This record gives sequence, C-alpha cells and structure tokens, in this order.
Amino acid sequence: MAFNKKEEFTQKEQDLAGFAKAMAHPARIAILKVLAQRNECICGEIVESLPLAQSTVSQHLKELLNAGLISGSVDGPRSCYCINWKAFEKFNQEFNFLFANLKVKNEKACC
Amino acid sequence: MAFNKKEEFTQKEQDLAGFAKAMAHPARIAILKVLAQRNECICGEIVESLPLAQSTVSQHLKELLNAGLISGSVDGPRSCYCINWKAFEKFNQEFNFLFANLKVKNEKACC
DNA sequence: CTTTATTATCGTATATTTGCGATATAAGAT
DNA sequence: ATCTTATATCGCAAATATACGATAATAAAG
Repeated sequence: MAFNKKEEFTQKEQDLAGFAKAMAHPARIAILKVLAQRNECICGEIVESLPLAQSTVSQHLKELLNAGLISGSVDGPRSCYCINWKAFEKFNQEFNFLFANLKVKNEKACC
Repeated sequence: MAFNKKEEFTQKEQDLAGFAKAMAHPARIAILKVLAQRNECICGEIVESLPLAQSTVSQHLKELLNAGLISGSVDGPRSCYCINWKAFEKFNQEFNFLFANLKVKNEKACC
C-alpha cells in the first residue's frame, strides 16, 4: 500500500504539483518573501528572520533549489540565493492557463 | 523534535502555503482539471478518470474541500463538486502580489 | 422492506516531510 | 597552522500524507 502513483499523471500535472509543493510550507513562502524584499543576494540573513534552526532553513532552501524556484551560488563559506524568475514566470503562466479554463466554465457551474 | 512550527508564521504565509499544499499533488490538479472541463457538477466521474481507488479520490476531494478550493453539495448517494472560484481568485491575487514584488526586485538581483 | 448504486469514513501500511542537534566543509581572519 | 564564521549534510525522531480494502451510510429503485 501507499505506492507512489504520482508517475501515472501527466508531466504537466506533475510539474504544477511540484511547483505547488515547493510553496506548500509557510517557511518557504517566508524565504521567498525575504529574497524578494532585499534585492541583494543574501545568505544567512534568512536564518535570522525565520523561527527555525539553521539546518532546517538550509533544508528548505535546498527544496526550493531542487524545485527550481530559486538559484544559488555556493561561494565557499557564504552562499547566495536568488529568485529564479524564469521558473516563476513559467508556472505563473500554467496557473493562469488553469485559471482561464476554470473561469470560463465556472459561469455555467451549478454549486 | 519535528514540532509543528507552522503557527509561528504569519496568517498570510500560512494561507498561501495551505493553498499551495492543496494543489501539491498531481491527483488534485487532475481533479481540478476534470471539474474545469465539464461544466456540470460531476460526482464519481472523477474516480473513473483517475488511476486511483475510489476511497483515495474521496480523500483528495476532502482535502480540496477543506482548503476551500472546491465546494460540494452532498446530496445523498451522489454528491456534486464544483470549483470555488472565489477562493481561487483570492489566492491568485496573493500570488500575483508576490510575483509583483519579485519582478521589481529581480532586476537588481545578482545571480 | 430489501436491494442497488454512490460516496464517505475507518483502519492500516508505507512513504514523505519536518525539525533538530551534531558534525563536516570551506574560506577568510588571526 | 589554528580559529572563526557561514553553510551544508547526516542521522534520527516525530508528524503528515498517500493509498488501499473493508465497511458504513444514504437515498433511490424494486
């Protein structure tokens, strides 16, 4: 039981879900907000602004990296993270495409 | 260990993360797509279009309900689910707000 | 009232996520 | 070379999520 059936869905569905998953934790939303507020690439200031241990924040950063939402240059002791704007744009489009579909149909919906 | 620290973030951060979480599974994306394609409120046709057991689909529907992404009228044997367009609009706005922030700052970003 | 069809819920097994402390790593400072 | 600072990774414990079969619940049909 509890087999992983995720591969049985289309690639687009998996991609969208993966993107959503990357944002599916308040800590990661907060990280993105921090990265958005400061326009220079900050490193461990993220840790200070979050109520989490450094190792946990590092883990969340890694997840955002893997999902392609941010990019980071690990320059020795202090690393530098930024929003990967391209990925955001791409997924925003896919979201809006879904939204568009929903909007049209919704007008005829019953509940 | 592994305490739930989610409450330590702002309500907006939690809401956005909750919305994302609801979409963080390809099955739930697929369900939303089905609901979008057919403009009448369908019930168990969702089950047929997914590679999952009925109970599993029901669970996913419940999650979408709890997150407020869909609304359902449980009319006896056959229930009826629809997109909750308002919630989508709300979160789309919050997303776009985040996007806007990112876009402005990103032009000065370094990596 | 009994049967049938549809959906929800329960119990359970497994997988994944979250979180921390401890430890490793890497480069600059002393 | 050693110390300091910043980050990443490992190992583990607890919490959540995923999935199914079995079972309950509900209302219409017979």
